[in-house]
Amino acid sequence: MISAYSCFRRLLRQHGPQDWWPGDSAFEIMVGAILTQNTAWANVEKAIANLIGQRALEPRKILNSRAEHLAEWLRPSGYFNIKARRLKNFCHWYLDNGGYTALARLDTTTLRDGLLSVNGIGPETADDILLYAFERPVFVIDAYTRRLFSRLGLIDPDSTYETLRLWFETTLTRSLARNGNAQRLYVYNELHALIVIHGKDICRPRPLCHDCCLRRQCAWYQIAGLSAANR
DNA sequence: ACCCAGGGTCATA
DNA sequence: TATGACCATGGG
Repeated sequence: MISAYSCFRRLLRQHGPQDWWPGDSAFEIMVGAILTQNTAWANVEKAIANLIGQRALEPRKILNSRAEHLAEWLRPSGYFNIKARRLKNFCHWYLDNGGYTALARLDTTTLRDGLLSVNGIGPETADDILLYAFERPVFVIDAYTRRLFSRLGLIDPDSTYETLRLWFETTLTRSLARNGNAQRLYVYNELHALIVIHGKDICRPRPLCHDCCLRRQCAWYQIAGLSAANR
């Protein structure tokens, strides 16, 4: 049985570091994490470009902008009315808690609970923000991760988010020679990026490829760099 | 025309 | 706790 960490090494060897998350600032990363909920990234880029064009990619500007205007700028990313509200909720919390510098001083658990207290930020969005904007060693569980690793026979796809997150964090950490913050951060960062970027075309949600990974025929094996020789 | 995308909330049982 | 409805644009 292949391990999660060997999947990581093979993906990394084949594709190289992904240098995630796309964005020029921590705040842009956080905004992107909210806008990309159940949405293709290409659409998010258009919405972010609109925000930049409106010079509104700042928490105060977002809070001060009218809901109808904000929603209009977010239109390309879908769910624009809901996301306008979610962005405002987030910015409200963000400024109320002193902005990035103050938040960065909090321990990871406290910061995570704070993010989860915002209506519109669930576990995956919170962990995206923790990992890529605050550089905390938290592993992100998304739909690709569930699909791919369950088809590799490593996890039960019906497990709760927390169960999977803790399982990945534990098993990946155990595979590291040195359990340093930097190592975990690097592995969590790159593995999630590799899964999202290269997990797209390999196992469709349904109905194709229903356990084809287990039969060693899925493109996941090719993408992961698994040849017949190293199975 | 259909499927799906870097989810989350809320009402209901 | 566990489903289902709902949110909505855009590319394949």
